[in-house]
Amino acid sequence: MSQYNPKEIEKKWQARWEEQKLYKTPVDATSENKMYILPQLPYPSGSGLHVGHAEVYTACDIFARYQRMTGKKVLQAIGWDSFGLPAENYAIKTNVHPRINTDKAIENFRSQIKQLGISVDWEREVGSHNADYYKWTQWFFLLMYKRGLAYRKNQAVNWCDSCKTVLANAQIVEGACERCDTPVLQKEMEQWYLKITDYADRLIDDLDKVDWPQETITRQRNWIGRSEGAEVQFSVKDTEENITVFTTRPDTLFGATYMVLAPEHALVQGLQETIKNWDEVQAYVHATEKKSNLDRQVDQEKTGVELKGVKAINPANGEEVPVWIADYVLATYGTGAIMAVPAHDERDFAFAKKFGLEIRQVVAPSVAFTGKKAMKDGVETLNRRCIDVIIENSDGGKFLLLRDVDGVHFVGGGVEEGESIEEALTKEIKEESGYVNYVIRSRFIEHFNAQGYRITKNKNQITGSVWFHVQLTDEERVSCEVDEGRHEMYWQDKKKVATDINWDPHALAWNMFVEASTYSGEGVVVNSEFLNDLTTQEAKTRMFEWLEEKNIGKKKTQYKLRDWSVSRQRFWGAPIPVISNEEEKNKKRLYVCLHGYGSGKEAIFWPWLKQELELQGHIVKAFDLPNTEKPKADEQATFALEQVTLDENTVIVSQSHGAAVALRMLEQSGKNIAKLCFVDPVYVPEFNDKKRTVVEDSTTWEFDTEKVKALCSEITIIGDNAFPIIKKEHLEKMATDLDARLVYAQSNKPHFDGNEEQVILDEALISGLRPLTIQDLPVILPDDVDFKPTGQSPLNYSPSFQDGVEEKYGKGWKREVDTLDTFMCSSWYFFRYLDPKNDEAFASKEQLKKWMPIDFYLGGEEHVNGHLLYSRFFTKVLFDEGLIDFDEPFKVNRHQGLISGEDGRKMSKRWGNVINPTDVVNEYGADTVRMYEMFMGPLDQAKAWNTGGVKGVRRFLEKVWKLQEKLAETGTEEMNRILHKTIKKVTGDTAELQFNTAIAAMMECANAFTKETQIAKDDFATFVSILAPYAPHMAEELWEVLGKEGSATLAEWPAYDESKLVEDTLTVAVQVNGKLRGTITLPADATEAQAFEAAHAEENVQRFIDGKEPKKQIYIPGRIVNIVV
RNA sequence: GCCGUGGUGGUGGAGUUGGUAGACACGAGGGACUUAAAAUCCCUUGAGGGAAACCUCGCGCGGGUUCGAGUCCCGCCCACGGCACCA
Repeated sequence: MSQYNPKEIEKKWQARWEEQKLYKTPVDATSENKMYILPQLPYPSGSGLHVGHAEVYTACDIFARYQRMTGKKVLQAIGWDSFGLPAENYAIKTNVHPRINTDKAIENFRSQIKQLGISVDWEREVGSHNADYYKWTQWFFLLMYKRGLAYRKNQAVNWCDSCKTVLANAQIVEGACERCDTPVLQKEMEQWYLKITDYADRLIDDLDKVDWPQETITRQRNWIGRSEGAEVQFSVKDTEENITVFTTRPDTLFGATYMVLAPEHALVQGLQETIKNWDEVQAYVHATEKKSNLDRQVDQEKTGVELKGVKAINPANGEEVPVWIADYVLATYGTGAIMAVPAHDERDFAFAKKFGLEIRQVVAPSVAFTGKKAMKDGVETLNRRCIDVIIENSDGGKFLLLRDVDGVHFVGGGVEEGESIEEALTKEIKEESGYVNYVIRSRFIEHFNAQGYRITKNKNQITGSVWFHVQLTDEERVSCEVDEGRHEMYWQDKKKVATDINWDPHALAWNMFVEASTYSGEGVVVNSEFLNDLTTQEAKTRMFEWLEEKNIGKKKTQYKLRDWSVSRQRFWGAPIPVISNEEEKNKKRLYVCLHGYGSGKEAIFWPWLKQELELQGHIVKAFDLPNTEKPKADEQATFALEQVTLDENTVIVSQSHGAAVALRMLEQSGKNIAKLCFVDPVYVPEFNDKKRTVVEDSTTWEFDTEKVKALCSEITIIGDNAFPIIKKEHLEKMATDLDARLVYAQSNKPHFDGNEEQVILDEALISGLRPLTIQDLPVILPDDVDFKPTGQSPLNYSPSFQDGVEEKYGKGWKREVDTLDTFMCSSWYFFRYLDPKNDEAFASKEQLKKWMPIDFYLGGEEHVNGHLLYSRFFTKVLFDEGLIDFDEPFKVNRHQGLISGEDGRKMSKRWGNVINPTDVVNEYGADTVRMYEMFMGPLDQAKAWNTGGVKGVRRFLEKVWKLQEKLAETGTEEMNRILHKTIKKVTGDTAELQFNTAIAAMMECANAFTKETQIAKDDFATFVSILAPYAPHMAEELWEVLGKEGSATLAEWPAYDESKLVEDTLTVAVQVNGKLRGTITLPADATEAQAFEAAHAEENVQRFIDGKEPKKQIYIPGRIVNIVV
């Protein structure tokens, strides 16, 4: 036997694996036997692989190798997130093209990963900076555009002045740029966005479908931040203006005593004439603009200015309320305005207190006997600084303490099923104190009822403690002592307190009232006219009805999630595949308006749209179509063509059945037009509505879509995603037939029957933007670029980038010069692994069907609200487009824990504590590094590097290596038993990703082997098999030594024999009164009686039984005997 | 502030549906081999007491349930992570 020489054997086996393409993805994989294992996409940084990378790849690799051995067909691949800022910044510094350094870094990463013995299918390697990859990143952008999910918008964005680029919300850490720590500024810019907010609900709801760490799910939910409430309109006195607010507490509308607008709110400028203190207001607005996001977050002191002369009307009670502006109201959330209910919202309360505004209580906390949660919310919140109370008892002057400050004593209140509160309370008090006092108790309840507090109960399922509070100041705080059933209170200085000190019902009532003003929990509504006496929940429902009746509000769901800004003014990314033309955008057009069934040119949004378009200088032709109650599309089209002459400058806007008319107009006229905009079109006459027969009759419902497409290249369909009568699938079909952009929007009134439907105006206008087609892809990132950041995209300065664009697309057309956020590249890479060379699609349907969804994804927790969310979004869009048949990409997702340096600090050059895995591999071998990283602790836990630990693992491997010397034909029975125990443990732990304990079990087994004089070859081979996923190189070498065929890493995973695990004798612990007093050895099949007999025979046990008669004896087979005397 | 996670020897960490707390490893101490060191091997290693058998105390703190609690329940403390004026 030679020395264990990892360097040599690792090299040998890695070369052999590569040569034999051992880990190439099996072609006979099916959706039943496949196993798609995905380590997160690395950013190939110049500093090379670090231990965190090694952790991810090793963990995935062990799992992948284990799965292969159990017969799964494994796909494991790797790729590079190779676009991005660090490479570009480095390029700027060194003046070397980022591609050169990126390729170098990848080269380095690849060899480091290979050195670790990671079993990936290298034929599937992808890099997001390669044109054959980013072609499809661009295609995804076009898909988003086509589905109305990519749009340009001018708005305040997060700007990093050091990186000279826009950042997504997820790229901001504590108000600063995640890359360079520069404070993030707000800057008004036109940017591309992806409408991820359209998917907010599904992104939340579908989290139920996945096996992810619970905290990850929660974090993503919170990030999306769905809250359900209402939009309520307040009118502004003496003006036509309204202020719409969003609130989750419509039940507190009667308590809205003032309003607050965000300083940026448009109405502030709109009310300039009315505002009497304009200078002061303007000064505040400017001061807010200057404040960075960070300041706004850190400085929680409330500031604001009243809009003097402006009063709003609270629609609930008709009262005039003042209107303020304050920066605690965010322009970007909800409507940028709030109704302030200081009595029941902490922020409003703080503001009202500071500026002396009225606080009106409209919710009385229920004193509810409904468990600790309700108690906590309801009562404890009221009295943060209080001690707990005290009910007087009937003897006069004595107290029953329910709980005191020091937790010395408390009475729990519990009501059994079928028991009344009275009975329960009686029982509790009796049990706890011996005192029963009906008088006091009923007085207590009466008292609270009189104060408007309601004692409620919940279907007799009442549990939890009952506490009542008296408010004291800090100085008055007392400590309480319980003395032999007599309850007395002392001040802190131990002076006895007069027994009746705080038990003044009026004092209690007063305290409760004052504190109730910040109460934000559930309760009973008071001071609110028609809502009085309803519970918070009931009042919400009632208020929704009321708002709808009065037409001043409606239910509304709000999200914290914002649309995803994807354009970057940087070089090293995928160019946005869009061309634009300013001239086209600004041209004056002829708009032809086509109304739907039973409608007319004066109905719904038409007059408003006409006015808005004319304001912008366009000509609008709107007319009533004939026979509108029994419309025939052909007839109406003929009529329409008599009213207008179509030309290349025409835009047709239609609603509902007007779509059919518009299509017929094109068919009949054969004229080219500029744009078609269909609003909730009727394209297929199948829907459940009374109009059905009418519409069915109206036309043949067959359209020459090819002709239409040829005549009009810009077609937009606007669908109402909440209107059930026009089916989504039909809109999708129409979009496919016409190659149209399909935009889903929330209309003001179903079917866009509202007045001001902004989305229609937006979509009807010619944007001057044109997405490229797939044939035009990829838009190649040019090389002739000066990448110095200027705040303008470097592509602006490329001499070649715009070459041939006008020739190809016409005069005035220019490429977009921004590039895509690299998160777009990494949002779909796991699809590309399936079919990396495909030039027809991002991946073939067949491969997608076979491999997706991903069975195991391991990646960093820091990506929860970025990459993980974006990838889910991409997947859902693909699903909606009908390209895939699943809508969650990552079935199982886990996170690796951070590895810190030996000193416990984060690994960093600054601390000089960086461990380079390659150095460790060179010194100890890859198998040692792999096993040590897994042995450190649970995969998902943070842990610190420890060189001693590395040595320990190396010792273990040496020990295993030396076992070769003891190989023989047979070994001991006992050894075989230990082996099977180990197989069982390692199998379970590996499958559950508990690699640390699996390794510990193998160590135990190896230690046992070491003590033997000879080891059965078969036993050792089995041991090598279970070691193979962890230390594949050594396993291969030993496999060879054993004379085994094939690769150890593809051998069959050993099964354990349950019957071999059974020991002949059991060691059972014996307790006397719950304390361990000895152990006994019993035959495996010992009866209870035998166990007791053996236990009693034990000398030390006898000592503690001390001749007494056992009251009770318990035997848990194989575990424990407990004798109670 | 809100949400989440966790708290076990000198250290990293094990602990099954509640059933012998501290597996495995590091470190430390002692010993063997060696001229010596490294490496390797053996023994000890939660604290306190005891010559020993054993005993007492021990899983952040205080209570509770149970024959029995690191594990379940109630109340608190601390640490870390996330979000942060989201109406």
